[in-house]
Amino acid sequence: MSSTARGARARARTEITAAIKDEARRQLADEGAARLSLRAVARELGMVSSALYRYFPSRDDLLTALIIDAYDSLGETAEAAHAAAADAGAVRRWSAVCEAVRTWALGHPHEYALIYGSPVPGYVAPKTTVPAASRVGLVLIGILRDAHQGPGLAVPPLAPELRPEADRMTADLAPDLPPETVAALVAAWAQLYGLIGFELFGQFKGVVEDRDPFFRHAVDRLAHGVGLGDPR
Amino acid sequence: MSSTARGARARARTEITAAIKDEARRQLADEGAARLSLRAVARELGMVSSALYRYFPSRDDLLTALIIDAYDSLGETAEAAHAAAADAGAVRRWSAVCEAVRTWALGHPHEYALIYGSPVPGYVAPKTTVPAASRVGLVLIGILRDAHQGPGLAVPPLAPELRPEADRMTADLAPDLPPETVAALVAAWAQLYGLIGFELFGQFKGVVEDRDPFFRHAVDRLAHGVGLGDPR
DNA sequence: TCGAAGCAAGAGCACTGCTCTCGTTTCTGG
DNA sequence: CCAGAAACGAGAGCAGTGCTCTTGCTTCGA
Repeated sequence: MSSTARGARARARTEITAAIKDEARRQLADEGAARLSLRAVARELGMVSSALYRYFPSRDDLLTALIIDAYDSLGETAEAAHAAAADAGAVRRWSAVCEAVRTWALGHPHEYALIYGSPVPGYVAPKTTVPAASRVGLVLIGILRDAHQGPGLAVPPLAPELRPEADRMTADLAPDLPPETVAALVAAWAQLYGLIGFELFGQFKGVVEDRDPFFRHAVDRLAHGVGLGDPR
Repeated sequence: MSSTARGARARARTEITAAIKDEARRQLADEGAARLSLRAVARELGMVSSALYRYFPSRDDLLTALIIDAYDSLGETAEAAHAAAADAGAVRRWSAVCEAVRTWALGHPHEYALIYGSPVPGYVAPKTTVPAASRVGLVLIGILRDAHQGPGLAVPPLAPELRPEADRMTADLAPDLPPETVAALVAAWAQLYGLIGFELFGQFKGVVEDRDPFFRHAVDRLAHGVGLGDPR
């Protein structure tokens, strides 16, 4: 069935659903997730709060929808940055993606906090979020894959005790890459978000002032850590 | 003035203040910061909610107190781990501190989320938290200082564009260390919390299963990144 | 066309943080 | 020692929250 030209009711439903998410995202950007209020969203949209429950069965479900959208928005940003740097070398592409993630985070702090900050109360992310959440990681894997097929990938060391888990991760994530690389990548992936989170959540206040070059340098070191970059 | 044997009223005040924080910490561990309710705390303590405002002028102030306590608890843990490994080499001490931080985080997930997760609504951490928040970092700096005074510290590379900021950070944090080392340390510090945060907040679910060796290895690589460890 | 399903509205419940008032207890300075 | 000041606990109350239930109206599909 086509997505346009369904019944008027169905069309209204998708429109209103989108309007709710838009308004919720606005309030999210203004006040943060904790202050997002269903009633306020409904009020702003000129409807009564109970009507909103026709579209989202609970506040958590609205948040889940926003989470998925945020993952997708971030993933799309990362993919676009990668595509824009498609002709550059692996390190440049790595840096471009990392910086795109950071820029997105700085521009959407509350959405970033929603997906990479502390999880909400008793909330557990449903499986639905997994594909959207994987997009940035897949881009990074792709960069390493390209480098591996070409000549440019050094193989980082790997602690023997990590070998079994590294093999497991490799089978799951990128069977064509060396386990050493996959283990290093997963760590770098988490570390990237450590850097961004510290900047975003104020941990660098009074410590790192000129953050652009700091981040660029850290990301460059991260690239070396996964085996990218000119062998010095 | 001695801390005991003040007036009965003052003693009661500190006792009740502590009881409030204890009960709040309990609810924090059960439900998370978002669900911490002043009324529920008061109820559990057999007092009326308004009475609680004699001790903490607002919910945010209660949270601030818990945040400082959490920083102190974590810092103390890190310091103890460092002291317990005092005789070991720099890498071992580095690992011991990092693993102590991780273990504390896994044992106090909600308190960890409180201090290193997304900040609460419009909340900005008052300056009061700074000393407590610095304790882990100071321990790590101390390890590098020791290694630097001995023979065991390699100097990591530094991007030229980061030189001014690295000099500034060095003057602030550890004037006796090379700027290259300080810059690498600050990055490693943030990256450590990326690793812990990803594990704690569920980002590793379905990706990293056997997390102890993964973390050990990542922390070991981090140590190398700041110049510690046997030159291979 | 007619019953079913979707929908908006309103009232209401139990809860929240926070304020204000009021009577009581404790402390403190003259 | 004792009067005024300060601290305190209790209670009522306000404005707000997420969520439920009922009541009519509209749209849809067989």
